[in-house]
Order: sequence, then C-alpha cells, then structure tokens
Amino acid sequence: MAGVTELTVGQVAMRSGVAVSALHFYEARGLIRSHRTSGNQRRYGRDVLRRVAIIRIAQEVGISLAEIGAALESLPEGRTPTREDWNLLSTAWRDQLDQKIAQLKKLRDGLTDCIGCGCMSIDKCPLRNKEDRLGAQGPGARRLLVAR
Amino acid sequence: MAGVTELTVGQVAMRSGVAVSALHFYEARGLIRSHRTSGNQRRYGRDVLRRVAIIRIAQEVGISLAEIGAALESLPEGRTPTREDWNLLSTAWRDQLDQKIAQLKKLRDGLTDCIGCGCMSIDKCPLRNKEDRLGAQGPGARRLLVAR
DNA sequence: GCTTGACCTCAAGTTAAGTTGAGCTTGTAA
DNA sequence: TTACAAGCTCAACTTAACTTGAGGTCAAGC
Repeated sequence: MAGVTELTVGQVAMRSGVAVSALHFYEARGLIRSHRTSGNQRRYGRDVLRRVAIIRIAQEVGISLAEIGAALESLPEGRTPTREDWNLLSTAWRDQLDQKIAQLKKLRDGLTDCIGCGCMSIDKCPLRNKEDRLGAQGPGARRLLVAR
Repeated sequence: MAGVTELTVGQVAMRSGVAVSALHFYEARGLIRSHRTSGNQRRYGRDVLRRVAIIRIAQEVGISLAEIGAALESLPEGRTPTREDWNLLSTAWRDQLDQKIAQLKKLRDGLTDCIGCGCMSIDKCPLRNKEDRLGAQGPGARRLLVAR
C-alpha cells in the first residue's frame, strides 16, 4: 500500500469521485501534478484532492478546464496554498457566478415578459435583442459545458 | 429576391444571426422546416425566425438541441403557434431556468462560506459534500486527509 | 448569354473533455 | 514465487454542435 503521505492514482480517483483516466487527463493539461515512484507510478500529495475538488466544482458551474487551469496557476506550486491564495481564487469565481446568475435571471424575466406580452416577435423581443453578440467566433462546439 | 412572405436561407441567416450551415444543421435535426423551390432551394416562412430565436435563447441557457427539439415538437407544425402554445413552452423552460439559478446560487453561497471559513478541506467543505461522491473507502487515509 | 454570388449535397474536420482498449510493467498477498 | 489487480503509455473513439471544403446548380444583373 502507498505510504502514509502519498496517494496512488486509484486512491485519488476513489476519494475524489473522478475516473483515473480523467486524472491522467487533468495532469496532461497541467491542472494537477504528481511525481513518480521508481517504478514510474504516479504518487500524489494530499493537496491534489483539493485541486480536483476545485476543478469539479468549477466545471459544474460551467467554467472550462482552460479557465480553471489559468486560475489554478495562481496557486503556489510548492507549498500548500494559504487562505489568501484561496481567497483570490474564490473571489474571482464568485464574480463569475454572480454574472452567470444575473444573466440567467435576465433570461428568465425576459421569458416571463414574453409570455405576458405574447410576443416572441423577432425585432422587439428583449430576449432577442440582448443576443447581439451571438454569431461571433470560431468553429466547433462552443456551448458544451454550460451549467449542466 | 424571394417573395414577400418567404425567406431564403441566407436571409434567415442574416436576420437571425445564425450561420447558414447552422440552419442546415437545425433542419437536419428536425428543429426547423423549409420547403423547396422548383430549383431545390430552401424557402422559409417567417415563423422560422421565431423558432430560431427560441433555439438560440434556449441554448444560451444550456438547454441541449435534443431537449429543444423535443420542446419544439409541442408547437404545431402547420399553423402559427398561438399564445397558448408559447405559454406551454415558456413555462417549461422558465422552470428549468429557475432550477439552474437556484443551483448556481447554492454554489456561490457555498463558495462564499468557504472563503469565510478558509476551508476547502475535503471532508467538510459544503461544496464538496453537496456533491455527494465521497470515496467510501480507506479509513486510515481518511483520517490523515482531514488534516487542518 | 454570361458572369457572379447565393444555394445545394455530402463528407470530413474541429473542440472539449474525457473514455476505451491494446499491450506491457509493478506491486503485493497468498 | 507466482497470480493478478492496479499502473503505465499511446492511439483511437465518443458526443454535441457546428464549420469547412469540394464539386456542382440556380438566379439575377449587365
């Protein structure tokens, strides 16, 4: 069994509820780190559980792995993050959350209004109009992770 | 140019802010309909603009095309939807919106609490716990990880 | 009547976030 | 010491929601 302080990938998977393959994936993306045993097996410090928890939480809210990765870079590599470190992170995400909530509310209220006015007419509908920016960028899927 | 009542795919694209390819795609998925000219080109009734608007709005909220398609089936094929028709649809989605908003709020508040308590400790964090996927195992390891 | 831009179809590519599988190595319990 | 669960790597597959491209047709202005 692994030492007292270190976790195998399977243990992390079990404790975090994340598949081993996903952990490999996160590591490849630089979201978590591990060191290797002489036999090339991964070993994790216990702080990886925090990181993984953060990753899943953020994802649930619809933050992409790329953004999460960027945010996690603000956390110190070597030492255990202090309260200040977390504070920074949490605050940033709380703002994002607030934004998302506000957006959803706007949509919901717009929808309600639309029922009231019986509209959904293209040019006047408030929902429609706030949509200006939509046709924007790039190929491929864009909306996969929106707050499942 | 197309007649007064009919729109070409390009016109729909321009007016809805959705790419032509996306319109083709929606049609293939059964989300919108068109009929064809003698020269096999698509022509749309004006109500397609409403449908597309609905589709985009719903997507922004994180409803999948599959779900949208299902919902749109409740709309009448032939006639212009009545207020009642829209009402049904809107109400269903408003509920979804309310749910999503509630979820986000929960997360935000959890995050705020975590800042307050400086935790993010695996076993006690409300965010973590509400996620409910606790690794059921490793009694020894568990005690270690509580660490703080 | 010709040219040019909008259309058409169908196949293949793209992105995110992983999963699955093959083939091979480690580690540990009996 | 041996069986076999757990790990490892790397490549290929998956799903959603589109986009891009190739190869060919249609329509409208000059």
